[in-house]
Amino acid sequence: MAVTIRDVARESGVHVSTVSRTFSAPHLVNAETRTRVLAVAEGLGYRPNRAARALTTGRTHNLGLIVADIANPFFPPLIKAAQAQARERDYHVFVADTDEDPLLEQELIETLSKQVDGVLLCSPRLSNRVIERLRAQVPFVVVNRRVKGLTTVLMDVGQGARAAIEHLTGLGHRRVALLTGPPGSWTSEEMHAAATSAASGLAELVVLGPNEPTVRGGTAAAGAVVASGVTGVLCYNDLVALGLIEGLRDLGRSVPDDLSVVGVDDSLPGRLNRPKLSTITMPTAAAGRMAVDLLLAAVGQGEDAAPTLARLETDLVVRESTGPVRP
Amino acid sequence: MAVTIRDVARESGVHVSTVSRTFSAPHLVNAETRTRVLAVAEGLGYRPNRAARALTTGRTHNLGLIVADIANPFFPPLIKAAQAQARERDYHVFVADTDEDPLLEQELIETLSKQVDGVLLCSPRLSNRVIERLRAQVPFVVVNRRVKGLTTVLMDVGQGARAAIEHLTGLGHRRVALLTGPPGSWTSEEMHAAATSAASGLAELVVLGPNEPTVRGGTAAAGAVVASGVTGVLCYNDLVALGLIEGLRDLGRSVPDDLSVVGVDDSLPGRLNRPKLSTITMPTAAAGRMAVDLLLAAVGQGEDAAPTLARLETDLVVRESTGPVRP
DNA sequence: TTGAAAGCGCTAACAC
DNA sequence: GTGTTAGCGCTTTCAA
Repeated sequence: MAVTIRDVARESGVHVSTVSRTFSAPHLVNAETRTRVLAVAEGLGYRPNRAARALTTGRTHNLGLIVADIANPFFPPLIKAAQAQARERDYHVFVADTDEDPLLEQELIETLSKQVDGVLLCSPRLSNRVIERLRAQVPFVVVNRRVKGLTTVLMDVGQGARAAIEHLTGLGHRRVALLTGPPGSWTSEEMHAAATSAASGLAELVVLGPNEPTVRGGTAAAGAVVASGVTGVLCYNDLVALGLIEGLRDLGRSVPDDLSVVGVDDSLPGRLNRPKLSTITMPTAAAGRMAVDLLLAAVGQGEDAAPTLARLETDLVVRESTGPVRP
Repeated sequence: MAVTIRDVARESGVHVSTVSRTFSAPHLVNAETRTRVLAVAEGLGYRPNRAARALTTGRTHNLGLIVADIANPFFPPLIKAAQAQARERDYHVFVADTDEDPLLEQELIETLSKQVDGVLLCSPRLSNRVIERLRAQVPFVVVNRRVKGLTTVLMDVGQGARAAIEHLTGLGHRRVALLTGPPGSWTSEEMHAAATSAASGLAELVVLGPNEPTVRGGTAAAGAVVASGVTGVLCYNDLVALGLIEGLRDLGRSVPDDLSVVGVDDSLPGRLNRPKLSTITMPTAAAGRMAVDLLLAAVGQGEDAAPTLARLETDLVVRESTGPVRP
């Protein structure tokens, strides 16, 4: 068996409660005793059992992080940042992938809820109704989704989408397509609304979707894009954009000569691609850090904390996949 | 406070132990009682507290997964697979990123050890000596590193490296470089050994490194590669290869016309790159699943389980970044 | 400043 | 088949 508080107590000739205090309320214990206890603990290799501690304190010092797809390059930087920030605050994080499945997402939240102080829901696929019911079990912070009454971190794609449409119309494009994402995606809806209003009067907007948020989804959409006769395309994310460019190439269309393509995420594959992908930057790392801090703040204050809404800016990065419309 | 076993017991008119059995040993309880208890539990929204259960059973049903860098595209597929496999076995997983820092890695293992039944160490940066000491605290399975007496999952990169060198020499390359990875990387050493033996007699092998395992590391190495006068390069991973190709382009060298470049990982950026990257496939998802299964097997058997060594095959995928040497 | 005792949610002998 | 009891490792009153 591992070394417990009791071993330390016996070895250092004090009561267990004194050992406990040495770790959780050091100022309440005599300096001499404290150093002795600490020395013994060190010698024995004692490490407090956080799960046992959680049983009495009600604080697990764990967080849950639920994402739709770990392998989607959008998430790893967010996971990395969240996890680093959590560790900074002395928290560990469970990471779970829902495979884009709402039922699994719910099951995960429920089994995790007792083991964590809060859950970070990233681009959830669950309905708002279910989320609102579940929040009674465990505090949430939601990333990339607007849920009434819940603390939320939003990356304002609308901003970037508007800039993208303006960029395209500025280059002379008069017929532009929007490749939407999965149904229920807040990001997709935001892009739709922003693109519609930005295009209004300047260009015709053709909405194509829903599309699988993957390279394959983009490749699959190439035919429809060509058929629609647009010269510019704003895609749900970089993967879709990259897939589309590939699909267009197979159809004999070149980017940016024949069509201009814009993605969303500023992911590594997009930066490395030829042509380098023009894209909308998403502050994923900042969102991860902020989500953790908001979640921890909510945990600290208990349920009656006022929900916060953090809006992070996004922006258009023009690279090589967009150019002037051909005469 | 959340609903506990006691609430369910009171509500259904049985003792807590009966409720406990209903969940952990259903066959020991009368069918009628069981259904009643289950119904009450359902109605109350009762969920067993796994942490509390762990206190008595000694099984947390949690696993730790420690990687050097979540954002490195090599890891997400492994994390995703491991996590999915764990869930299949009713386990949750803590994911932690060490930022390539051995000290942090050790600290993470130690703080996590009490909360998990085992730890998956992926491409650890810790010295074997430290790992061997730590294993007393918690069962390990190591991925991509050979540690004596520890269960290990290896992706046999030597195999792929040999194939890569043969491929290059077959194309007429007589001077080939190996861009090594971080010091202490087992993968890097394996590649070195395999490349050396495969090149022997057929080509001269120039070893350049260590290199940062990132795009930047590859770009930074471009000058040295050109200076070395090689015509073919095997890189530590895809990111380095991609960075190198970019760096070479800046130096006026084109791939595969002037130089052939091979990566390792078969990552998404490599597949999307132009030229498509020739690379060594790493069965990361399979490794993740297998590591979880081996770890759980070890956990089940206790400390006296014989260490296993799983070797997964790797292979060369020839795409567009390699070609015949120029006359 | 320290000790004693109760209890967090649950399981596991053991008894009935 | 079910209840009783003790206890997992730790914190937290309450006394001393």
